[in-house]
Amino acid sequence: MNQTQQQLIQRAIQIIDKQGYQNLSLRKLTGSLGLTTGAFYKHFNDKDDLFKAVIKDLSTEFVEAISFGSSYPTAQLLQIADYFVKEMQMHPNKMEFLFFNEQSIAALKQKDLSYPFLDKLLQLIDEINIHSNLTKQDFFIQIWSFIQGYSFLIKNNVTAYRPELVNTTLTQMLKGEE
Amino acid sequence: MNQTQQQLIQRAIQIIDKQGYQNLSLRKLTGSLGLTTGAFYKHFNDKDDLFKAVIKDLSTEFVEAISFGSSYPTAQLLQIADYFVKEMQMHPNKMEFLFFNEQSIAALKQKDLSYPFLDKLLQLIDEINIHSNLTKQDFFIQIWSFIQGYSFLIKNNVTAYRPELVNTTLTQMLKGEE
DNA sequence: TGTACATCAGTGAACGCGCGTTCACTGATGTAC
DNA sequence: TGTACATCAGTGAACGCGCGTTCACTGATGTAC
Repeated sequence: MNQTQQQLIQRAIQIIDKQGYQNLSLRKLTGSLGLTTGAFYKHFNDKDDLFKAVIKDLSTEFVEAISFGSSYPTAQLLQIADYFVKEMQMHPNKMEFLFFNEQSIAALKQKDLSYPFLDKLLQLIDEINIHSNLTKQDFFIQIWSFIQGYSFLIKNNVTAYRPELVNTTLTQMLKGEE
Repeated sequence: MNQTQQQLIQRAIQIIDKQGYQNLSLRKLTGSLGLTTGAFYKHFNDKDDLFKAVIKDLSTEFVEAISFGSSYPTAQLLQIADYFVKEMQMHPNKMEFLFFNEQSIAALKQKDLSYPFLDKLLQLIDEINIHSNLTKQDFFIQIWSFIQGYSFLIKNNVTAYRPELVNTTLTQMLKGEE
């Protein structure tokens, strides 16, 4: 992993964040580093190869940036949700690329990549005493569905971020009891 | 609204459903009807114009296809959610275009279009006696977030559709009480 | 110290492709007299 | 009934564009003797 390769990845992340991954062309990417497109292929097999490297970097960065102010799993769960929504607000393009684009979802399913974030979420849920009569798996899906859906609405400006709503919802889910 | 125009819209819907809206080109569309691209511009100003017409048709079709077996608002809410998730499973490309693509979201926000489906959902929520201490608006966001997020996971095969989970979750939300 | 050679990141021009859009033209149909 | 004209959906070729990818070549650097 040499310097140019790292620069390409980091610059790709910048462009994705500012302009969206759909607007990342190899000419734009290499040009902004003073290179030609030919040079790109000395470092990556193809564009898809770059995308995989970007996803890997981003997903690691993402989970490492979450700061936990508490060690209680339920409190950590709320912090994760809060962080996710805030990132979606501040970096919609980056987050869309990482969590909503087809390529990254495909990579996730084929286990080409794992998302430390989802691993962390799963692990937290495993530590939590659930009062609902759902299985851990169902509970994970329930939580993850809401966080994804809510942050999607935030990203699209359908509603403004109201931390209390997330808090209330997750608390309801934790309490459970149909 | 002449016949060719209608055919273009209907064929566009077919192609979107089978191949995704990203793969709809004017050549493919007109060619499949035995027309040339020039003819397209006799009926629409541009591609965006067609997309708006498609969204309008689709969103109307969508809400009209929901069959309500009950007149109780809470039961209807469950039926809507069930229908939404099932459609997402059966017609992921169509649903992605209608609810998740940037163009349709932008149109929604600018009030160029309204979605009868969301209107219906809002209206239902208005009729429901909420036991949670959320406002109707918050409750709507809560429900809609979960439905969207859950169906997104279904679409991406992260999990299989389990109606009980949707049922349980919505019931929890209806009950509320933090 | 000098020479011959290997390595390899980067060049720059070209490739073929599909895209949305334009436009002068065609030819069928309808209308006026 | 026949003629002149208007209308307009559709043709088909071309436009310019940006894209991912390829490839023969360059030129700096390092290595062997």
